[in-house]
Amino acid sequence: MARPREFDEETVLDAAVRCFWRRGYEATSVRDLIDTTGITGASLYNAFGDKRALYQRALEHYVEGSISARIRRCESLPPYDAIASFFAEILSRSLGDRDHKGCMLVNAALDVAPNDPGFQEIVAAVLVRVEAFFLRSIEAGQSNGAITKSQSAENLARHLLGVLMGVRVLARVRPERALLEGVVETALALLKGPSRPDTAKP
Amino acid sequence: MARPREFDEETVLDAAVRCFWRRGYEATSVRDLIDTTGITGASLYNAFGDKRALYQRALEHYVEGSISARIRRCESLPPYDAIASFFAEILSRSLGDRDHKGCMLVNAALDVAPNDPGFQEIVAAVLVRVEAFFLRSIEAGQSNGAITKSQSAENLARHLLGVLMGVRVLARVRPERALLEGVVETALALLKGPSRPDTAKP
DNA sequence: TGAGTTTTAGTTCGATCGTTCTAGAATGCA
DNA sequence: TGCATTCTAGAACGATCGAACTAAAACTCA
Repeated sequence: MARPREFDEETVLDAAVRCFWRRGYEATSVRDLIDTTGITGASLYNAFGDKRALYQRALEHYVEGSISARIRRCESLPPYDAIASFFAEILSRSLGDRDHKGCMLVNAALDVAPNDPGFQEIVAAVLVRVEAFFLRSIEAGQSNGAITKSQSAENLARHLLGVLMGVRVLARVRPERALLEGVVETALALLKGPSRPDTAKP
Repeated sequence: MARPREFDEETVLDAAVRCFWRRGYEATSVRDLIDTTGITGASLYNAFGDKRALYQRALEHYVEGSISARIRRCESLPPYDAIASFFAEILSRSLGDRDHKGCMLVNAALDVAPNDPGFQEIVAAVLVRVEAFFLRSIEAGQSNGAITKSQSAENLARHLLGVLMGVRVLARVRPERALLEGVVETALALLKGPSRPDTAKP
């Protein structure tokens, strides 16, 4: 029909994620986005609507490529390993995050969600999905004995979600390996339940 | 010497806290502050320096009146009760927080701290103090048998700090009683250790 | 090839940002 | 009472914000 766009939408979204992730919504200007993505203002508004809409697309792009992908990766493992592997990835990401950007979703939870019901719902929905992944893994683990039954699966899943949020926040302010590992280690030990003789080395 | 100021510094700081707490640093304009505090722009700049300095004063004011005060309140209780009471206050605050402002310090951790080394240090230092409170309580509890020794006191303290951050984040996006209580309940049960017969009701 | 469409690049807009300045009112001390 | 000082109120500053507009370039399809 007409002239094809010269930019790749995926590439632009990647750049937008980088922008918003590092600086947050308010602190990122449209001019920042124009410089980083390489497309012009007109193209940006034409292709995505406005700044808010671009942020939403970027956030969804991030969630799909980072969180959903992680759940898919871990879901195929045995129940306890799925959770342990999930947190191992989080720790590795957090400790290797040189500029301490944290998790874009958690950032969004405190940045845009409180002032925008639409974003609040989006963020909440993702957290529900993460909690559901924990719950599935825990229920499976409780069935095969890998995870303690001393707490309800629902509460354990809620707890893990809380711990996950906590690690993501701490990593931004106190990115110390001992601190983050300590938080997670304790949570994983809790899942195993009261230490059983067969888990201790001779 | 000269004309005394007509405003009360404490009152202005309270109003500034209210402003920054609800909207964050970037989203709060100096005009917002002028309207809410009731003082004029000139008075604001004369008395506090600039927006950043006022935010710092407001944050310190908040920490002193909210976090430090809570630690003092709980510290006088028996070890386990100190922690349980601490989290009970957090839950009560979070669930009664109609506009979901969360904790101003946690907000600061993701809002101003990442882009300002000075603020990062301030926030980190407060978190160290909270962790130290947890550690003191846990060590005391481990000594008198109220708290499990199945995990090191250091890791348990780190874990509680993580859980605290997590609750504060979740409360802003999913302020559901069952969720927040589930997160905390599990953490407190963990402190008690493997369920002992004397803690179960007949 | 030429009409039609959508891209591009850059300018421009009004609003608002944090900050400063100008006046004048109010106070304490000599 | 009068001078020095510090307050108040509000206008004004340049800079930057998100967004829209203009015009030329690039492409498709008939």
